[in-house]
Amino acid sequence: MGSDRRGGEESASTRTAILDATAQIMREEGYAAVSSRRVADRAGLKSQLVHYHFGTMDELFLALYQRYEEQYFQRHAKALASRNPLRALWELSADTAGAELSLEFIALANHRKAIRKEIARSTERYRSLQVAVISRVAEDLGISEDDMPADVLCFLMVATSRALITEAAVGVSAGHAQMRAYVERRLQALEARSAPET
Amino acid sequence: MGSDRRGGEESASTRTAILDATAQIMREEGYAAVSSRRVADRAGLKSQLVHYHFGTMDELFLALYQRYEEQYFQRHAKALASRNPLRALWELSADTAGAELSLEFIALANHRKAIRKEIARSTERYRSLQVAVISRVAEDLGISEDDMPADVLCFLMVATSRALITEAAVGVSAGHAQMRAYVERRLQALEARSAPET
DNA sequence: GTCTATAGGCCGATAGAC
DNA sequence: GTCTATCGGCCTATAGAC
Repeated sequence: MGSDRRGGEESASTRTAILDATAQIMREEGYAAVSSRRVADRAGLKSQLVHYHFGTMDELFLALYQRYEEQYFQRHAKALASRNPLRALWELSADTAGAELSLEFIALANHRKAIRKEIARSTERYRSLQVAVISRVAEDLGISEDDMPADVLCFLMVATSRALITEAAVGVSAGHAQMRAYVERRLQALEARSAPET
Repeated sequence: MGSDRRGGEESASTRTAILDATAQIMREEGYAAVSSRRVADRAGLKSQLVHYHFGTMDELFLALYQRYEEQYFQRHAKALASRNPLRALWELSADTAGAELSLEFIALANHRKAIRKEIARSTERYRSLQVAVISRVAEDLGISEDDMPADVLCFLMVATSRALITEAAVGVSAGHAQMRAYVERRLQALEARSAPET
């Protein structure tokens, strides 16, 4: 890819190494631990290269977010297109490994204006895709829009998975097993209703 | 109060000023923006006083958390003891102003070992108090333990309010009004069942 | 595209005078 | 209990050689 903001040549692999190192540090120690020096150290480079390739740290974070989001968008689209989008969505958002980075971005967005806009925009985009699909399958599954609107169900699922991951990260586990079991029971009940003869 | 870890005399008011300044910065700019110099500036003191009174920054955070928790414990106990604990718990945890600091502490706990233990401990303590009360009122309200266990309902409420606040902080509002309306509807339905003749 | 050098700043924490 | 002075460290970012 020759789409680098500056130069072309052999920069793609360096850029990738820098982004990889940034993601790694964010996951392991949080966004606050990301500095041009630490990133460069982990990538085996000089810290100035980080600035050469990405400019400010905010731009680095944004570039990482965009790369992350491209990958996530594929997984998300696949989940929504699957035979059982409700379960796929749950499993996608309840996947601890993938969600840690996402949570760091949210924390980052909380205090970096430049990041906030981007995160808010894409979060709302995902939400509306999710609600559209849930809305469609809810009809088939006999979930009444009056009792449980699609956007409410969507929000509940996202909120629940996020809370499970956040709490697990700080070492809280009370009620987690019960919560996961409950979701599982509900998903199975819907599946039984959806395909009783398979 | 002469319960300061170091010295007594006139230190209580200085300690309070330092804790107030710390809380203010955390709320406005996040825990990462807290430094002994910034805290001291805002309190009109020298940064060295922060270390004199609290030692390390981790100890400062812990002291603030303990003070915060003492206040919160009172409000929480009052909510659980009220005539309608479910609604009171919802209103307490959905109160944006109060919860911002709490979210900062969770973010902080995510990457500071010393804080993590304390947060985890008190989070689980609150959770178990909540579940006990919900368990009790659920019976009266006709919520079946099989359909919706108390710890699941508790988790759902906490997760939902936390997600609403987190998302609002980064500027996401999609589905929020519907979510709040849904909770309101459910609470009212339960209240109607609980006190039909009042 | 990568290097060295460096400016300029904020940080935690301690020592010692008063 | 509060002050001044200060050490040593890590940070972002830029300038200029190669």
